[in-house]
Amino acid sequence: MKNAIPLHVELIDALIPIVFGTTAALNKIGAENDLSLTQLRVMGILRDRQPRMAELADYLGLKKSTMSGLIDRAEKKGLLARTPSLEDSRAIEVFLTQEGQALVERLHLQLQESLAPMTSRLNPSEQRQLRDLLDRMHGHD
Amino acid sequence: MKNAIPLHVELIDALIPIVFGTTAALNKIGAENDLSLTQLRVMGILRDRQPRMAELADYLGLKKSTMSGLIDRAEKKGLLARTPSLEDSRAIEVFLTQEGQALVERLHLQLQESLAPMTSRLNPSEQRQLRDLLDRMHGHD
DNA sequence: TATTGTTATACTCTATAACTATA
DNA sequence: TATAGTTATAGAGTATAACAATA
Repeated sequence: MKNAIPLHVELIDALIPIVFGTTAALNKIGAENDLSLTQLRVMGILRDRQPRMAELADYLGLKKSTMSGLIDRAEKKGLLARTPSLEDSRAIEVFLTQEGQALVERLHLQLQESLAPMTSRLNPSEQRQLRDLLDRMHGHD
Repeated sequence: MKNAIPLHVELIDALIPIVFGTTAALNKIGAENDLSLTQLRVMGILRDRQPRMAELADYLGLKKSTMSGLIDRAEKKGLLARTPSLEDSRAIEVFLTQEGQALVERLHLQLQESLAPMTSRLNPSEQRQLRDLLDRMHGHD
């Protein structure tokens, strides 16, 4: 008797543990730095951008009111700041402070170290293959 | 000049969007069924197991008190139930009700449909490759 | 009128601490 | 004494609804 599980389901079953494992690593790094997973993502987005509140909310799939709270708390910690938009007086732009920039670089290194036990199970050739397959699946055509 | 980004960092950069994309899909499915991501995971675990509260908490990386709340709310919805362990009078086992079993099957199908736009970007041969690489990276030796 | 952002409110998730019952 | 689970409490994340200011 042949395998009864469809291939795309096998793929999902292989993907899910990686997703939860990576999320756990991110949560751990967040916890070590007193940041939630969402705030970690905000820091990552602000690394090379200065978006408006509404843009941030859209990108993260959150409501504007939720963003206000998230940014309030990160601002109180001195990691980022608000500045009014020059183009639209209603809009507010968010950007990293120096302290925030320094932190986000450290977070990036921590993530690499944290995932190393996983990524290093593959040799360079396999890592290239996996990177390419993930890129293709993500669909940037 | 050669590429300055190390291979394992490129791999991580390819992995992160997949992780967040998959998590977003899971959150959406949860929201459509009035379940949080954590409760979705609980349902998945209970699909073929009847663990104790402490086992669930350990597996999910949560405190026992957090589990009590999660299980309380899911129990109120009729999705799962508690039963005392026969081996240890202190312990409580958790299992899906019929309604919970029916729901978890529907959730599984929803996940496949929800991720299909992503997985179907790869042909069967690539899907097999990706599944194998993910399995190897997850490290089940 | 529509959009940008904030505030008020309510619920869920999570951890810590204190507790009861059993091993 | 140690472990299993619950309860009380508090802080963070999230959504909805109502609001002020600007486009």
